[in-house]
Amino acid sequence: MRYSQFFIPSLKEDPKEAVLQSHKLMLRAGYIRQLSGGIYAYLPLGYKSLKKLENLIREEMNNAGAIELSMPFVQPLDLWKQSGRDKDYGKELLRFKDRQDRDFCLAPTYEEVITDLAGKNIQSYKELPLTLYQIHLKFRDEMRPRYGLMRAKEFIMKDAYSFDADIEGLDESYRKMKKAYTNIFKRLGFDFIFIKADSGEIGGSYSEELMVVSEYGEDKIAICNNCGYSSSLESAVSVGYFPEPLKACRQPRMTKLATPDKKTITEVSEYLKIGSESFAKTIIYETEIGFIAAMVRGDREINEHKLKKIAEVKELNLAKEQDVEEITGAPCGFAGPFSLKNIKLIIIDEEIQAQEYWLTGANEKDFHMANVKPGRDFTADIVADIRTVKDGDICIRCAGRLNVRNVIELGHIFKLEEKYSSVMDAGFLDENGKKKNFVMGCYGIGVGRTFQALIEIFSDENGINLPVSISPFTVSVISLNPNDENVKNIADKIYEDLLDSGLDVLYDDRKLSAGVKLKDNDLIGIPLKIIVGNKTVKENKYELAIRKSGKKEFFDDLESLYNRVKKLSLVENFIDI
RNA sequence: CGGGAUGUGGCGCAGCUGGUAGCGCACCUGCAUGGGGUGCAGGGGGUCGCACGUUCAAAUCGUGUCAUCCCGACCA
Repeated sequence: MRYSQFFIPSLKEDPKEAVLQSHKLMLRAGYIRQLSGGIYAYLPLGYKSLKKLENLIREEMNNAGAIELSMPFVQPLDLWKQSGRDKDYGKELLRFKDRQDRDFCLAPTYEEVITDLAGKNIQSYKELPLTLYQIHLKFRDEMRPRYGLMRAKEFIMKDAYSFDADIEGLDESYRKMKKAYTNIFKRLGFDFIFIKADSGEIGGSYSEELMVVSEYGEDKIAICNNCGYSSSLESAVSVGYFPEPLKACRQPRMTKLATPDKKTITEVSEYLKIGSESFAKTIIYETEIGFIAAMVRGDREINEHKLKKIAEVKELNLAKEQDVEEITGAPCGFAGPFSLKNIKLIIIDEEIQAQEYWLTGANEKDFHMANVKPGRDFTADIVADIRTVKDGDICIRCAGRLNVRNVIELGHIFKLEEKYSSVMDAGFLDENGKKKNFVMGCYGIGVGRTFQALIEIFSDENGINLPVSISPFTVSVISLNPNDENVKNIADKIYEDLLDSGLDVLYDDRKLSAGVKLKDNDLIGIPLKIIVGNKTVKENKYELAIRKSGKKEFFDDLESLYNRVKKLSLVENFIDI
């Protein structure tokens, strides 16, 4: 492809709407353009690269025995009423009517359609097991699309669905898919980890999320540096630890301390010169059963996920400032666990119960209370683990240290069992001629998100830097002096030869200054550059520049140049370069 | 949906104590140049997001609205 005839609208400056490096680069390199919030066009260069990613995924899915199909993006709402998920999905499900006034929606996912399809077209156990997959659009009307393709409303996903006759079959299908995922993400060069997860909206008995550590990830996990224990931060547990209570605090009754205008734990801690782990913070929440109070140590955060479960509530929101004032008798920042009005439950963390004397708010403006003792000065209704694991906590399994890391969820695999097949009455006849429901699994990869995550990882200050397996082109031939007859002839020949040998080659034949072309080729993520200029003619040496290492190699003849390029074009990620 | 910010040529921005719009880049023409966003000369392009209002006069002030982005509650 000649650059001059292709369409690569690159940008010199960072677009202001992007904050992630990968998002900025995709816009600057002319990979994507936003049409509306969370809705993107894939421009030729980005599309080309995206297709390579899809094909890599496709290869591994096919290897695992999955069969590709394509399902409708527009779906009748009736199907969603059958499964009951039209309600569960709420506003994320974009609904509309056709001209006959029938209800439709844009597919946020495909369990309903595939279950319906399988139910109507599979009769016998002899046709099982079967795993079907597709790679295409989904639409979720996200409340807050952001970070480019990371959280878009319209996005590309690979989803696979397995159908088995029994649980053992499902386990085997699941294992195969997990293996395929492992292959895919290894080939892409990701450092990833599977985490057990809540199944959420999709439901089912067991599920794992495929996570990639990234500073920009929206989720957090805790990983043990010793035994490999890993968990989403929501459900991670750690061993509590209990610093010796301050001697000054071992008093027979509570003591009021003046803390003028010091509201936050940090402020009070600095003012009193006492570490935040000696504080217990009292947080008031509003729930459907009324107000509740929760306490964790001052240097900890409450885990609202755990708290919800313990309190057996669905709604859990921080109480409004004026409610806090009514309940505690003081403005926010001075709450303590005693003499609270209108509180249905007091739930305290194990760490609070395990130690004797705490510093808390005094329920009075500008005062805190020392020597607050659980059981004496207040009584908890429930003592439980409601704290969020933090970096450096002790592993519950092995006494190693837990690291808290940001991660991006790129894949999610589920054992659905009969969740959909039973409600949608989708099944087959077994060996005894008896009707049974399919035992199903479902397996997703956020393709767009994976694509952007790759760019997040494979980029530097000069731009995108993708491995050959997914870069839009394998190699570019850059003619630095396109007006020079000799240079032009050599560049033309190299381009034609490489094209003939089946390589995906971009020929930068534009009549622009050398700097612009070199910068552009770096920006748009071409891993190999063959640079042809006056020097090539003069010195009679051919130059190959490797984007990743920045190294330059020189060749005396075209044949050895071509061989080197061909060899490098087979290196899937950059490990060997 | 709550809180915050921003909307001015294609992109990034200035102008915002009201007086009829400017800079850099990009673009077009010509000449030179051509090994890391090259130089000189000339040129085109904007009803200042939209609506209503205040005013002799609005990019500038007020109200409303829409869009985009950030922070929070959901998810691949």
